[in-house]
Amino acid sequence: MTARVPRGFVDRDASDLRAQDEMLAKIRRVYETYGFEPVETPVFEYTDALGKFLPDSDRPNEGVFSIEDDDEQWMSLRYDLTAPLARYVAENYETLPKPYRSYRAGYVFRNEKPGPGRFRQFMQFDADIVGAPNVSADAEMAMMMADTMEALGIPRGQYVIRVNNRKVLDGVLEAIDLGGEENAGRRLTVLRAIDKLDKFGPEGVRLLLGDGRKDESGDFTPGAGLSSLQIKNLLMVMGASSDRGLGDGKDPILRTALGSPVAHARGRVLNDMHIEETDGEEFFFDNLAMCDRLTDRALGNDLALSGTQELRDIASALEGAGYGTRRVRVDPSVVRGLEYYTGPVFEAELLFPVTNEKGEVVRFGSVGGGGRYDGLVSRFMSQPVPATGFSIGVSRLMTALKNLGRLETSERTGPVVVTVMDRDRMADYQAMATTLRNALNTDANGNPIEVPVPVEVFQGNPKQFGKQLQYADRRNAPCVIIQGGDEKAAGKVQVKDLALGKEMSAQITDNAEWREARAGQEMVDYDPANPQAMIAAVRDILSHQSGKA
RNA sequence: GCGGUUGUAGCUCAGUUGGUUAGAGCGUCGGAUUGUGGCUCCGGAGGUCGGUGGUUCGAGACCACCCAACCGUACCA
Repeated sequence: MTARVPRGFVDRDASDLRAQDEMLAKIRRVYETYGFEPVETPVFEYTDALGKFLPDSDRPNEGVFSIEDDDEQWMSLRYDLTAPLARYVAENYETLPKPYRSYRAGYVFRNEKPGPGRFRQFMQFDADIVGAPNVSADAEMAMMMADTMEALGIPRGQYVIRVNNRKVLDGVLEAIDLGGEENAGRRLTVLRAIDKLDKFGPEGVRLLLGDGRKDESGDFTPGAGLSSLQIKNLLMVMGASSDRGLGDGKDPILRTALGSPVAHARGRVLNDMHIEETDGEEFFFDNLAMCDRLTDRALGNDLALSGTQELRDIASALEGAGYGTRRVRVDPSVVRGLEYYTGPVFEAELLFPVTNEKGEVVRFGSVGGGGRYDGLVSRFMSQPVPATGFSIGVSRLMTALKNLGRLETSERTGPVVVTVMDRDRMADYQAMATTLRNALNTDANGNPIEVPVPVEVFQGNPKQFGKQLQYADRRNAPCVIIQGGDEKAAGKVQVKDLALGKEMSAQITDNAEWREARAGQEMVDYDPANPQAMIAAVRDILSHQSGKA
């Protein structure tokens, strides 16, 4: 039998887990400063609560891991944290304060084909406000996302939160004669095509909206079959079609969205603005200018216009709070899933290049997103319950942060190892370890110190002393304690600095000489009743080594 | 799901026109050294050659089908 981890799942080692803990703590801190409180729900939910039964079928959707309980009810592993929250809120509606601000981190599961950086189990960290109908709540979510990125050490300008409104897209589709039940399928194809804008560029999207697109392996993706007029109108709204025409090789979305500094600075103080240089001219990206442009291009559709007004309200709220387009940008091409969002949607994107373990630059896409889902809680209730929230892909973001060097990936210092010279004297060695453990892990006032210093007695086969030092070396131990018969008789212990010993070994090529040298060792007085000299010697080595690192 | 590429030891790979018992480096374990990590030297373990069937006197190699991984694409609540 071969030992193997299931496909799409991963084992995670100590350094991964420590890095993750650190990340979660930083995110949690931001959420708590905005007044969110934690809640935890189970990994399983009844499948109908997740809304994942196949249409016209009594079996759950294939994308979720499901089991049939012995009472014949289907249960599924959660595939996100939003649907379970909606269930929790509906079930505890009477007792929760409204608006209810909550956050939670947890693993979610998707039963689909894994890919690079895509797993079947991964961690999300969500925050939601339930019972807040106004878009100012959405603006707050966008601000909190930006704060979270920066708390994680991603500098401003290296990330962006993009905001759109589902109503704008829906309204525009209606205006170009794609409204109504009979066009639902085509609308889906169109939205998927628009979602690919950052991946394939305007030309690729144009193909997907029209006759279809062939990828580099020769595989053909059928298009939505829109007329050239429909495509033109759509791309114009997306900002992908500029007055100067398509395909000039630059980034037309950004480019055409740029407003004139003079016109839009009138009466407003503009801070924190994203500035772009194009053709020797400096433009800066103004969210309100973007909304004006959207209004002009909304083709007179009421739904699109009201969506645009919501975006304008969000933009004003952001500007009032000092959040400019370096952090949050209105971008009509954000699609963001297709199911339950009803209004504003947002997406966090990284702007710096990320390389994978092979050193290739990979497209990273979004590391989090969310939006307004006014219908999700009310599925369980007789009254409407507005809600907005977002989710951060912790596992994905962690890979990116490692890349940016913003994550503490260095090995933590290993344990102080008390070696075993005489196996009949284990009790003595345990006593030394306990003494050191207590002394090294408390401060002058007897309170626990923040980062623990591990101390352990060697628990393997002590027969060969060399193995014990090898073990200590492999554990990245700062030092070892040695007490054999000679030391015992003299009332001493040896404290060996492994790092110092390693340095000295570089000078010695002969093995006999190297062994004889006992590099980095210091002989100190030791008496179980008076261990101060040993503790001081170890402290000395620890501070010396940490000072060097 | 569709298209392409690739499957030989834990890892990276070699293996001639089809020919004896499938190799190397690294890693791992042990020994030289029963009280000292590194270096050096010696030795061991580790393979149903992705699977099944076929062609052949003979298959790691050739053929068919299957499986898996990787890349692209689709889907992604």
